[in-house]
Amino acid sequence: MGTVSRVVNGGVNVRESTRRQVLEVIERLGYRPSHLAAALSRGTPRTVAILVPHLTRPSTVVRLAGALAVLDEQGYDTIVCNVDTPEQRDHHLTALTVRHRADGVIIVSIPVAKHRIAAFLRGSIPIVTVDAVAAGVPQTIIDDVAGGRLATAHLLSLGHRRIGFVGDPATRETEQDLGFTSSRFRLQGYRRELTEAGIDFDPELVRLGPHSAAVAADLAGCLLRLPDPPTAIFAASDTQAMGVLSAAERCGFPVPDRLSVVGFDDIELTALLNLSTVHQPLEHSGAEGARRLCALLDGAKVRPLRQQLPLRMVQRTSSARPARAGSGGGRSHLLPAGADRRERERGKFSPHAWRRVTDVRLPRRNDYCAEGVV
Amino acid sequence: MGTVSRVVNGGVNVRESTRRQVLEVIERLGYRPSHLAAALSRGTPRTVAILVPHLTRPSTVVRLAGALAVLDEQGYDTIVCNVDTPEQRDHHLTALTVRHRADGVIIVSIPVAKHRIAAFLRGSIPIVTVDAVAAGVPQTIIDDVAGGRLATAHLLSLGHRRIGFVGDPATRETEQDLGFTSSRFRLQGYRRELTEAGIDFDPELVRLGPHSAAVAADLAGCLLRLPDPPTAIFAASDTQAMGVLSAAERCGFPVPDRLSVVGFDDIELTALLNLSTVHQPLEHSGAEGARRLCALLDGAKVRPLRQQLPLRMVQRTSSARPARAGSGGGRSHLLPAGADRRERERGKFSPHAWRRVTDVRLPRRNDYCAEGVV
DNA sequence: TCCCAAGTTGGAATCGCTTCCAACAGGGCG
DNA sequence: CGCCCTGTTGGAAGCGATTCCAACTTGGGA
Repeated sequence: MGTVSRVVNGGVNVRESTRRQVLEVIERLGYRPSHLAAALSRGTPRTVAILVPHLTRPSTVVRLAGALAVLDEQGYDTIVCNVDTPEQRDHHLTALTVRHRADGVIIVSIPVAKHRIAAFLRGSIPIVTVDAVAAGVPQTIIDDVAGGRLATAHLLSLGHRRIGFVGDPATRETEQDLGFTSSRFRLQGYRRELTEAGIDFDPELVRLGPHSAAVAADLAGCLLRLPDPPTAIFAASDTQAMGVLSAAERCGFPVPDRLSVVGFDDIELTALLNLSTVHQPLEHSGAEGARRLCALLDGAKVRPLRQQLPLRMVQRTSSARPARAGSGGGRSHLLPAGADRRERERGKFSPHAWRRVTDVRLPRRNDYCAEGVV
Repeated sequence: MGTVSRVVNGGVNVRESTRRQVLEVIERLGYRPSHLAAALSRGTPRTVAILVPHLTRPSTVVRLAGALAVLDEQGYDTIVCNVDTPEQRDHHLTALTVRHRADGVIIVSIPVAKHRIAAFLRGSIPIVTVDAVAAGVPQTIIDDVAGGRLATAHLLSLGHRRIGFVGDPATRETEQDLGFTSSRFRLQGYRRELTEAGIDFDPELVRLGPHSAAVAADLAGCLLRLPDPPTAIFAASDTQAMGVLSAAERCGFPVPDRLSVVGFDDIELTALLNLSTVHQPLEHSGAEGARRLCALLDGAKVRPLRQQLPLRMVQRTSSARPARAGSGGGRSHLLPAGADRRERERGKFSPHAWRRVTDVRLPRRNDYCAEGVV
């Protein structure tokens, strides 16, 4: 009935007495308006879908939280689609385009194929991306190359000349992984900065492996056991940087006395760990993506199409001037004493342990080195 | 039209030629079935809402991921409601009961008032909780008291007699916080285990503060500066345990040589940090909650109403036998060397810094000590 | 050749709201 | 006192599927 609808919603043009009556009846009958019917009738579900990769990663969840806060405030319900594999990605992408269930879609960090983007546009489904580029789509991103340079420049300015890199392999879209691009671009920034500083690129100093602290620890371990180990390591993410810290500890490289470490993202833990890192506005990126989608849904124009958020180097105590030879000492610390020996005994951190597990995902040997990667 | 519906869905009893025709027309018209209309007609949105507190906390997001995986597989859309304050909690709880928008609701870790639960039951909205108790509601929980005992027993068995506790304050429901119960119960377990071991409870050794690694570091710092500091600290969560590790480092208490540390939850990072901890099946708890809700939605009975998941002590290298006086040495490590001094200079970790920020949330001084808390 | 059962197909009713519209009640003003 | 305008109310027409049902094919068996 018209009047009921008026009472439940705006409540304009309803006599106070009638209003009270209706409310009373609603209460007595335990009537609950159906969101569905309302949405169907209204023509819009006021629902947004957000596609995130690897939900549990700190950077992802912070972005998600940022987006949720905005969408919530704007009165949207948010359907969260977590994606760990290409199959899941495609499944959700298809579901989202094939059926009309959300007013709009936010895609976080996931590179999406052109034809999929086209499917959204064809269906005129509003869409924005966060931390991912897509032609013709409003996007909120950072400049990963610049970030890589920032970190590298910081280490160079401290006097480091032999700087290692630990990051993700550059997988193609077709492979097992989601094919994130950030690590690749950060590596690019690292290379460029080195080049501009007149330092020869040493492929040996670049180690790539699946995204995890444990793997990163392993890769860093390899670097530190080199005859001429780096005096600094730039990790493509804070998670990986933690792995590097752990490896430094285990290999007896006090941080920052014998090894400087720089991460990327500035997740919450970095402050506690005193990890120098490149700060990117994670939460804000999610919020901005959401805001831009809302604008799109309100029929407003979103511009610039490519919104680039600022980065900045945050220096903490994990990076410092390299020690002059033999000055060593100090303490480096991530793990309780004895972790090294004990873990080794259990074979848990053996240099190649993770490869056993992940070999299938890394078909080409040279994914492990910078050759042909950048 | 009936036939179209048959083609789009099951596709039974449709001649192959017609089917192809319909499909062709669908393609040509760019027709997208409306989830809303279907849901309205069908009578069920096939949508579930999940209420989580402090989404970005590691334990929360892992639970969420576990639930999402199951719901996804079961074909449900999942609306995620993140809750950081009591107002948000009430807002979402009200929205969920007042309007019919989800088939069912999962509540994670949030204590919910009786009348709110009643509202769900009255509206016969299927509901389950994870990591929270609620009378008459299917719940997936752990025994936090037992967990507290497990951790404490572990430390006692190593020979510790002076064991500190760092956890959350026991806020009432009406206060600013969400009033989580886990820390309180873990503290209870700690006290009981001590009592049974014939050790007098020392309120000085219990320090409570808002949930964060930084605060925990501060509280632990107070403990370590005591004339007779504890030889071990049990933290109510891994996040807080990380704070404790950090404090140990800063105060010059090598772990585990001069201080053993035990956490709770077994989040991913603990392995990297070699933190001994009480393992609880986080992801599994979310998955189980989701599974049970699905069962409820299928009209099945869920039992037992209270599903209790197992805990187990995971010993890593942050806990060991207490050193005999003067045997010290070894290294303790969480922070890069020099962090202590440098951070102190910036006042960042000054013992009382956080209180400035959070005082308003902690009206009663004795929330900081165990008196009247358990 | 005819009839009937099984297989197909289109149409109508329904889900529960929003929204537009017509009808109606008052009150102010001519 | 009557008219018009404003404020209020109930009714009807969708929204876009699902689902039941009646009608229509079709093919096999009598």
